[in-house]
Amino acid sequence: MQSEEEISNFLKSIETRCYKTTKRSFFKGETITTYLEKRNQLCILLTGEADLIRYDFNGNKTIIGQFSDNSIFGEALYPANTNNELFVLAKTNCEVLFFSYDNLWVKCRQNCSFHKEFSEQINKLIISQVVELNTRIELLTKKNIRDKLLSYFDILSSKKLSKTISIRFTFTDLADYLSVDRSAMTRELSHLIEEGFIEKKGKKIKLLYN
Amino acid sequence: MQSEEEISNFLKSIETRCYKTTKRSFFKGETITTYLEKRNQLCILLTGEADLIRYDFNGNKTIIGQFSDNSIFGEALYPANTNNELFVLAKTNCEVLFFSYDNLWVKCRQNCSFHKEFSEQINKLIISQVVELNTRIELLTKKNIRDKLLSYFDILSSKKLSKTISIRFTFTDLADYLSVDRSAMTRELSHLIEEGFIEKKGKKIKLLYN
DNA sequence: AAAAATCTGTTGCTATTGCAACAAAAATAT
DNA sequence: ATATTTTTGTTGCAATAGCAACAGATTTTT
Repeated sequence: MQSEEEISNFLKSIETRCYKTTKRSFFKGETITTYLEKRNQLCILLTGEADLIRYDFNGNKTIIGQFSDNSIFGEALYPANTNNELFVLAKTNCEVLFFSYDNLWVKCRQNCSFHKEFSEQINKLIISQVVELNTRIELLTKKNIRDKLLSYFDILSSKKLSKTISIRFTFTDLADYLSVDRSAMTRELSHLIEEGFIEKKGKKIKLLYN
Repeated sequence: MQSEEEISNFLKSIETRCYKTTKRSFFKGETITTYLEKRNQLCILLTGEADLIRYDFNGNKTIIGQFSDNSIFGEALYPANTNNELFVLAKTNCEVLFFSYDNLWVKCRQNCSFHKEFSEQINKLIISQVVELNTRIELLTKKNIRDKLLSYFDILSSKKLSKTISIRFTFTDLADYLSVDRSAMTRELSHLIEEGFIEKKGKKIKLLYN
């Protein structure tokens, strides 16, 4: 596979060609899209960060997905949902590429190489997305906050090949990602420190076990 | 998109061609594959049912994925994992198609139509898988067992366009899928019945609200 | 540089959930 | 048809996690 950067550059170079794609910019706080009767929509986040937010029937707000560079999202990747309102909110200024799921399978008349490359890149992004979703499910299925945290740290640690890791997002966001109460998570972090499992300085964490 | 059945028939018709694929049968209880240094492996479950099982460092067993007809799985879709042992176990007799992730992107010399169709079908399966994973995350991020159950019922109900639904798998498996303790889930089901939200007869459930 | 907003850490209280153990029912194997 | 295994329902108890509220730190905006 090519590097993240190559994919990124390719995607950024896209203008309207045989595919009908639309590139749009959003300011922090704007709604990028809602998941409501756009069953064919796919989006790629070219730059910036965005959250997928759910308001359920009780009015509770939950962040159920967090997107950054080259994340692919959109209603086409979501179950048709009745009772929840889902929308994607720009957490920072964002650039987003929109296109239709159907386009992926339609061959352009010229069968041009651009067309082929585009769909190949999309497929790679989707596979990365599957890996990302499976990662999260791994974490969400841990039984308690401690195991969720330790597993999360392990993943970062093995990616970085180092026992010292740094949390990319805020602890508030981490709690959302792991789907636990923030204060309960902070409490558990304190316990892990007390019991000598980790050291913590701001967003830097050092793993002290095996 | 074609019907599930057409995809299914196409996949079953596959023999070794320009793609190197291998079809194998497994008996109930056999290990189909382990997620350990087979970073390129992809598998499609042609028939039968299988579970993705994790043993974590404490020796706890968790079912983290459940596969049925046309599910796609394999280490290529998984984060490289250090501390957990993952393997796929046949829950019933199974037929499985194995192939390599790399093959997906390599064009065969003839650029044959079979090759194209195959990779297109795989992509569709992967997208269904994304939808499936997102569904599960939706449920896993609900804060309590009650909401998990009700949301799960809602999904089934809106798929079937009916207030009477039937649970496909056992309640034991459902508890695994929702990542909650089985007895706690049964307790919550009893409460839902008492409070008049649902009626339950075996695996048939009738939703009594709005 | 000051003001506003967001994030972090803490803690008491309480509801929820997990665990363990068991018996009855149902499904599966012999 | 009988035996064995798996699933289901129940319950008491203990551990865990959620909630609410607040103060201090940090970041962002003006």
